[in-house]
Amino acid sequence: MSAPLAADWFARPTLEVSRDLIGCRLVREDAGGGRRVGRIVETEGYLQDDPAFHGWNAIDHATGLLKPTGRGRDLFVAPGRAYVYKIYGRYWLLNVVTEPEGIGGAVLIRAVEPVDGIDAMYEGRPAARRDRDLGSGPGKLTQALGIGPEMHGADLTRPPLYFLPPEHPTGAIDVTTRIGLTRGIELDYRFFERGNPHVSLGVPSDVAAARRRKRGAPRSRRTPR
DNA sequence: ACGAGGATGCTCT
DNA sequence: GAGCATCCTCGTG
Repeated sequence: MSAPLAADWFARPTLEVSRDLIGCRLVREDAGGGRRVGRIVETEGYLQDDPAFHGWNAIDHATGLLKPTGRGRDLFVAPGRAYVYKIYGRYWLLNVVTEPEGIGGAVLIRAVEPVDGIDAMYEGRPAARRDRDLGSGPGKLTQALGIGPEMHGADLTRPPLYFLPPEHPTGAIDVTTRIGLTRGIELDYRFFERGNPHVSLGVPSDVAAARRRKRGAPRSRRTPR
């Protein structure tokens, strides 16, 4: 049996970690001895020099120094910690912090393939009708694995939440722009296992923007930079 | 199958 | 007050 991925493993360039996490397993241990395991099939990298990065606003870009307040500071902590973020007032998203302490970076876990503890995953996700509804999106997998705000800041190199290296060979990995963004939409920072049915159904942001323009729908007034 | 629109509440301006 | 690293439901084909 393998050991959990250690802090050194996460203290690498964010895009390397993002790619290498594909095929790894995310393990959630419950107090009652239960175990839920998802095989990671989709990730996105968020870098310090990246307008979509939540830590972007934590940096004073005139001086390069970290501001004393704000949620984004939690993306500059030691590698292997959790950054858990609430989106649209409803869903929790799991990131693992990357790069050496003091440098910003994180990987968003966007989709997992259910491997073990599937019954418990359904309990967390009443809306799921079939297995592919359990982990095929960043807000879905946190429900399925019981990940919420109490995990923010947790050390993800040990129980109750940690990563294990791949158990089987990983398929081909494709790279695209990220999903659901209005800034940094041109950056190819999304990784997923080709052909895996548990990859999320989201549309890469540059494709979505092109569709909106074609339809003549109102464009975002925000200037990407 | 696919697309449109609503839910919903916190963070930052 | 705007914007958001999303998901679900309900139309239509």
